[in-house]
Amino acid sequence: MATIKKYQFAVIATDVVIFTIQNNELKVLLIKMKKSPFTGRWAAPGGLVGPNESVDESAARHLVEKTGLKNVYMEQLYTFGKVNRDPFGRVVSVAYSALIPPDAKVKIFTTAEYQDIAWFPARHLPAIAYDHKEIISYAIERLKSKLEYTNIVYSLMPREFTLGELQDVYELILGRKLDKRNFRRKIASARMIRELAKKREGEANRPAALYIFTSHKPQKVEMI
Amino acid sequence: MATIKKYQFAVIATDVVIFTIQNNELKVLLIKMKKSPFTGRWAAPGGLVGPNESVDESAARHLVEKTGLKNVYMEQLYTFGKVNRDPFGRVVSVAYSALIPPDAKVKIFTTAEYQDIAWFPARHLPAIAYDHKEIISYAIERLKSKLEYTNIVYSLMPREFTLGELQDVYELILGRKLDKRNFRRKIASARMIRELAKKREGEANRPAALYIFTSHKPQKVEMI
DNA sequence: TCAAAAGTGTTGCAAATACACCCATGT
DNA sequence: ACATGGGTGTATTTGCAACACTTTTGA
Repeated sequence: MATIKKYQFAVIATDVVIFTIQNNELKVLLIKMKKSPFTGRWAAPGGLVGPNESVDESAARHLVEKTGLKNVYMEQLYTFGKVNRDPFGRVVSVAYSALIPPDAKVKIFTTAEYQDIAWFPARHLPAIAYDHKEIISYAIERLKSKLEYTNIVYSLMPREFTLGELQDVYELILGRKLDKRNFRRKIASARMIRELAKKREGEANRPAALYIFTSHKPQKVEMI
Repeated sequence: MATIKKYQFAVIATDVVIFTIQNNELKVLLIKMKKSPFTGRWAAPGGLVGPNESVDESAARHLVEKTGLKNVYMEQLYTFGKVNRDPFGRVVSVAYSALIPPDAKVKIFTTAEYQDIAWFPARHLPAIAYDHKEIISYAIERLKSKLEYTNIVYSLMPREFTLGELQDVYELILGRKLDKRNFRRKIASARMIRELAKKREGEANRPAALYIFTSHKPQKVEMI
């Protein structure tokens, strides 16, 4: 990495803030660093953009390398370019966020470069390397606002879900309670989900109708 | 510029889409290129990020070099990173937009690197170099949406202005007519402007009250 | 006196909010 | 039988959109 120092200009990296829902919590995937001065601190997965890949492709590659997943929702967030944000060289980072459904079969991979990789609650982060705390906060804010006017929740839900589960996801990300009847009316008028002929059985309460999303393409829709 | 090719990784540039209002039109500042293959085409001002400046500082520097202006509204838009977007090398561009009030004393500077520099109507652009057509379109869209929920119009208005002039700016950027009474009610409830004790005289009609913005800091406010 | 922009309220409709009870199941 | 989340409708308030005439000036 010291090699970067000799470049005349800044070089580009991508960092990907990867979200999922686990145990009714918003989680972020982080890797544990070996290199000083960040030994033992955690960072969002990322790395330099290669000469033959676009910035988008670079972010997608980092996602695949750490999770094995392709074709998940990914979005460019913001570019972080302070001079001393990376002690290893003059690196500008293009931040992305990715959303992973809880029923995806994720294999999280460690490499020789890192000590560990793990999911953390987005609101209770461990010690973070670089300026990644700022990047993760930015990603959470963007996620909150996009929930309201796009259909991207689809990428945080399992294939089949109940309205209660959908409302739970909204509430835990937005950080506030929603009225059940108003919520259902809004979701229905967005026309993004379809009721299935089956119900979730086996719980100690009335069985809930199961739904699926009718589209898995990101669109602007008034959801909440 | 051929020197860039030998770098192992992508390098960063910034490009700044500079807007102002002139003759009741939204204008963009463009420079005319000398270098093949874009000879005679026009591009947004920009250039590589130096080793000792942040990305934000680089964008501000390009603005000063072309207009002599500091302390104007500037905002990062998006980062464009396709592999072949720049024929001179592997360059990733962080796009910014800047808003300049019509009463600013702008001196537009050409350098030996360029043939010319000029303002163009944002909706009737000349032949554009690189992917800058896409960048300018993106900047216009962002400007449109930010007019609605922030106070940034202040950076496109002269120090003193009438409500009619303010409405004109909204209408020409949004591309639609607004109801005069509803517009004035909305602007009043945003509490961002103050009426002055003087009026604009000398026109062939009833004198209009002059207003100023009470704040010149960007904030989220429901304006329209 | 005419042309041109300034200035000013009200009404109707749609959307958002607030709110409480019965239902179906597992234990 | 009881605990748990599922499911449903209405009334009120609020915000948004539509709409026309009088005023003041310069030419």
